[in-house]
Amino acid sequence: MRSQINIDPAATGGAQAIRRAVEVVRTVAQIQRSGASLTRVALASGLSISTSHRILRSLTEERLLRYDDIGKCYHVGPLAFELGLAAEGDVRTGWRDTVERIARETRLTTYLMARSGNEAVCLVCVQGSTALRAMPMEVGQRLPLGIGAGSLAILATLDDDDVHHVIAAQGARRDLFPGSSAKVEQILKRVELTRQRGYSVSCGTVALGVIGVGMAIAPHRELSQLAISVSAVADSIERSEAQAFGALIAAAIRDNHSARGQ
Amino acid sequence: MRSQINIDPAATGGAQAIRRAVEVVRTVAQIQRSGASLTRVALASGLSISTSHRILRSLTEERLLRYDDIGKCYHVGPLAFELGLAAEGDVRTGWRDTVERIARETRLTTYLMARSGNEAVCLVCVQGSTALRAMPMEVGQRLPLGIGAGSLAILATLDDDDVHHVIAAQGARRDLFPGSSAKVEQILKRVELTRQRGYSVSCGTVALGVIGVGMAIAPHRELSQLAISVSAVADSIERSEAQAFGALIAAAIRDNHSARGQ
DNA sequence: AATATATTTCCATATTGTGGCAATAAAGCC
DNA sequence: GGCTTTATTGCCACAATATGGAAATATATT
Repeated sequence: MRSQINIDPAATGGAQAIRRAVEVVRTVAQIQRSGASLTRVALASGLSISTSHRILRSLTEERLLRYDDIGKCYHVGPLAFELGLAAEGDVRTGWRDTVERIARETRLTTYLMARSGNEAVCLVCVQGSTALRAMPMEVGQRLPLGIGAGSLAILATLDDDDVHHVIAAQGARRDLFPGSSAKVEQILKRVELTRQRGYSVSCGTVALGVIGVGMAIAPHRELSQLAISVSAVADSIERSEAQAFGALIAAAIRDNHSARGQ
Repeated sequence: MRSQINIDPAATGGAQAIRRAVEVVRTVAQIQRSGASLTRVALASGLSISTSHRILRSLTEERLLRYDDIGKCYHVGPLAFELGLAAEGDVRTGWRDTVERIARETRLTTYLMARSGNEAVCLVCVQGSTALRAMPMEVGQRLPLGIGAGSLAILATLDDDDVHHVIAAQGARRDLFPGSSAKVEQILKRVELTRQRGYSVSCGTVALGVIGVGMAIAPHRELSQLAISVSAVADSIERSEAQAFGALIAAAIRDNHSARGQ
């Protein structure tokens, strides 16, 4: 019945189809910006075409996904929006001001990212004021942990065991990203660099020609694992500026903590 | 293997488990306010205890639900919030002002409701300014179509065939609501009354001692089926006031349409 | 302490989900 | 326009997965 490999067949606890369905929804949230076609979803989620199709179809009928007939691709649907309203615990309010301040001071697009399993989600996006703006992500978009500046900053806060677990569990999840920069060794090297420097740098890993600088937020009041990052057009900034951005983000995070925490 | 009835066994299209999982999430969103324990979820969704438990567990591990150890009940989880961010198409902005205006003028808690399959979702809630406030719902909460004023108003806009389909498909969905007021005949009678009057009245169907008056919004610019309703403590208002509230809501909706539509 | 109620674990069973293959449809490309 | 390529949908035999009953355990109530 099944010829493809499954990391841990017994770990689904008699709910394989449900796990897969959730995986498919997450995948769509991840790649919908660049077009979540059946084939791409199947590729990214590691499921067969048939299985992906059946799951996509049922989820669309349940309105958890929406199908764009013209573009032939799937999007996160209205039921997801509605269920989102029913979930409490919005961490964004406490950090929106800080993100806006960083966007103002750096003039760059600034993001608040949160860990979500083996992925990072974009919670807030504030545009900068430069003429050329790098907008590699959208609110709600998901990235594999390690891809992108904020996402990488969060990954680097985990201990080595967790890092390896996360990367292993991502499977084919990173294959749709630019270049070969999403290979395991590359990620591990970048994690190491991030720890040494205290801030993360990501160049062309989410979108080509875009550079990002990120920094994790040490868990303080909230339980979520968060990070803030800025994005710029790669040509437009000097390599040496990265450190300054890192320092600026760190200062803003410190201020937020001391303002609320006490 | 299965002894319980299933309305339409073939309609799942080889995705029974997924349909059930989505149903379980919706159910939790519906009853989480009054405590979504395993037993209650099983009851409302019409699934066996074992199946409910397995689905609830896997969804919790996937973070689509969250389990409250102390209260022993399930809530809509953080992944739902995150996925909600990825779904575009927020209809709320166009109606928030109108809802606020109605809340100000009536001094009552005012809701914007939207149809979602066989249910209605609360999109916006604005508190009134009375000393005793009826707050029968929360944002994101789901009700079976026909239960509650806004929900009933939407149901009454459907043609008779659809009304019967919706009610039939709700299954045990209405059983957890107060009294025997959720019986099929009762609903049909109220639908008829709503059509005659042009506005809906719901008394003690969502929460005991609470009365609601609602009116559907004729689809205009948006594709969603919407309604606006107000809620009051039943003792605090005269029976005759309902009509006035209906007229007031109708006027506000008209103003919104003419302001944006044109 | 005793009872009632709710939750979790276990397991044999067949229903359900699976994925290969083929048919069909749509989009590029000469 | 015909031809190639790519993407989507339908079909079906098979067994792995999901199912629900029942028993065991935990928790609340009297």
